[in-house]
Amino acid sequence: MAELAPGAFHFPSFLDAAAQRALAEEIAEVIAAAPLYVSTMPKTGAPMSVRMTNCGALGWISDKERGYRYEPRHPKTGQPWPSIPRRLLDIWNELARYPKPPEACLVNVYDETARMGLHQDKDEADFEAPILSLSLGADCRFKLGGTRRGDCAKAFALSSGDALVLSGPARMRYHGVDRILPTINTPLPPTLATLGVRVNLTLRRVT
DNA sequence: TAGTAACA
DNA sequence: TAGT
Repeated sequence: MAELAPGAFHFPSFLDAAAQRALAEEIAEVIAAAPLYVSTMPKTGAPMSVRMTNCGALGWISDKERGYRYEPRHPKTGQPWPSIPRRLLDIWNELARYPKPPEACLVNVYDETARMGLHQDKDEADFEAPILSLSLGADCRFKLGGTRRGDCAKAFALSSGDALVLSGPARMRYHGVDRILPTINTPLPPTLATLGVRVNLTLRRVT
């Protein structure tokens, strides 16, 4: 475990190969029930390059008309989100050390060209609870900035099986994905490999 | 290529 | 401004 900044913890290879594979299969089931969709930017409607879905009581979505928000139902199917797999709740209990369970698990699927601009997670009502992120598949160049957009950002790789926790003073740090790295050390299982090369799971407390 | 600005 |  490395503390990148006060409250920001990187756990390289937190999940072993078997745990990664088992988690990936569960995420494939989530996607089967709640198909991937593309969120669009508030006001402009510009599409994000990442495709996403959610599990949990609430899911993060965005569209041109109503912007960033959490919703209890899938924007296309109108169905409630699938529940969060127990395996993920166990990881939350181990790493987040927060008394309440996560309400949202955002599933972001990246292809080779997908990126995620520097942003803060600030659509939640609860900024006390940590953000827990898990990576599967291709490595990415991840950037962790400060709490102001202009603060200098440190770049490092996130690999399959890595966990990242943003808690306490690091909870509101800007972060994003510069690019997907070309060499894939740990490919996603076939069911997910048809959809992209990297999957990121972000567990959050919302209310 | 990191950082900024302008834009819609 | 989780976009270009």
